Amino acid sequence: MMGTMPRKPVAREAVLDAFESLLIEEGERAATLDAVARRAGVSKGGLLYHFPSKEAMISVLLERLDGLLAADVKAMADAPEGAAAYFIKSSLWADTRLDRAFVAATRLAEVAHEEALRRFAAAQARWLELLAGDVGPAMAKAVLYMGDGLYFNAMLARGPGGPLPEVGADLESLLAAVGRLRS
Amino acid sequence: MMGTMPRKPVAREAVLDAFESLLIEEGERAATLDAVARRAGVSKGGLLYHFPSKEAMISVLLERLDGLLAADVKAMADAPEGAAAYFIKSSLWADTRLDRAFVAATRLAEVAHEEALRRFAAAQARWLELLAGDVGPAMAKAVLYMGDGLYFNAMLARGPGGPLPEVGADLESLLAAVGRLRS
DNA sequence: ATAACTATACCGTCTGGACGGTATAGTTAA
DNA sequence: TTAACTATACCGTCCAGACGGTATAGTTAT
Repeated sequence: MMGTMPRKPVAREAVLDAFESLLIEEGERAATLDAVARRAGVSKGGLLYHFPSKEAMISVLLERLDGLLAADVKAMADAPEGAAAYFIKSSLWADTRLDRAFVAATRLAEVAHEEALRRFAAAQARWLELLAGDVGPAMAKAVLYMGDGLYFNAMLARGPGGPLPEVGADLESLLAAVGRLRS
Repeated sequence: MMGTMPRKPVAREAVLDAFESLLIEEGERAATLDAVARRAGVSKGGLLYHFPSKEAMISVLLERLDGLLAADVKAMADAPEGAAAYFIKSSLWADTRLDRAFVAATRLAEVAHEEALRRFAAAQARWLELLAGDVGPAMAKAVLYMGDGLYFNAMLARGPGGPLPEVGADLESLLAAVGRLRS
C-alpha cells in the first residue's frame, strides 16, 4: 500500500459551514475567501488546499443542498397533511440544515450564479408537480408563490441579529389559506 | 437679457437608466461605474460629474422608486377590482417603470444595501395594510406572499435573454385563488 | 527499531487584476 | 461664458488565486 492515513481533514467541514453561515448572515459579497477562512478558524492556504477555487467550494455546497432537497421532496410526497400544507410549513424559516443550505444558495442565485439558478428551477418544477397533485394544477402556482414569498422575506431579514419575526403567527393564516384553496 | 443657458444634462437620465438596466439584467456585481458609464454612452468622468459617488447614484434611484411606489399605493387603494386583485396583477412582471425600479432595488437589497432594505420594509407594511382592508388581516399575508413569490421568480429570471415566461397564464389562477381567499 | 520516505493537511505571503474614486486638462453647446 | 461634458492617468483597497514552506502520521527497507 502506498497511501497512508494521516490526520483527519477537520478543516473541510468547518470551511463549508463557515461559508454557508456567511452567505446567510452577510450575503455573497461578504463571503470572501479570507472571511470564510477566518470564520472557520483556518488559514487561507488551508482553505484552498481543500477547495482549489471558490467555484469548487460553491459546487460542494450546492451538492449538499441537492441531497437535502431530494430527501425533502420525498417527505413532501409522503406527508399525511398533504403536499401543500407540508410545503408551506417547510417554507418557514426554521434554521434546519435544509433551510440554511437553501438560503445560502439563494444568495448565490441573487448574484446570478448559473448553477444555483439551474438547481432552483429544477426544485421549483418538482415542487409544482407535487402541489398540483394535492390542490390541482390551477391552485398549485398560488401555493408555490406563497412559499416563495416566504423565502423572499427570509432573504430580506438579514444579519446575525436578523429578527426572524412572528412567522409562527403567519403559519396559521397561511395554512387556513391553503385549506380554502384546496376545497 | 437672454442669459446664457448651458446645455441640458442629457447624460444624467441616461446614466440612471443604464444603472437600472444593468442591475435588472446582470445583477449588482456587474453594475460597476465603468460598466454603467459604458452602457450609458457616457465617459466615467461624465458619470461622476452628476453622481459624485456610487452611493449617490443609488440614492437617486431609490428616490425614483419611492415616487412610483407612492403613486401605485394610491392606485391600489382606489382600484375598483379591489386591492388584492390589483396587487397580484401589478406583481406580474410587465416591464413598467415601477417594475424596473422595483427589481433594480431588489438587486441592491440582495447585497444587503441598508437603505433599500428599509424602503422594502416600508412598502410591505403599506401593502399589507391595504390588503387587510380588502381580504381581512388573516388572508392578507397569504396574498402578500403570493405577490412576493411572483417577484422572487422574476428575480430568478435573469439576463437580457431572460424568458419572462407564461406569467399571463398564471394570472388567471392567481386571481381565482384570491377570489377564494376573499369569500 | 529506526532512518528514510511519502502523502496528506495545513500556514503565511505575494501577485495581478478589478473596482471606487480623484484629478486634471481639454471640448462642445446653449 | 459657463455648464456639461470627454479622455485619460492615477491611487488605495480588496479580492481570488498561486506558491513555497511546515507539520503530522503512516510505510518501508534495513
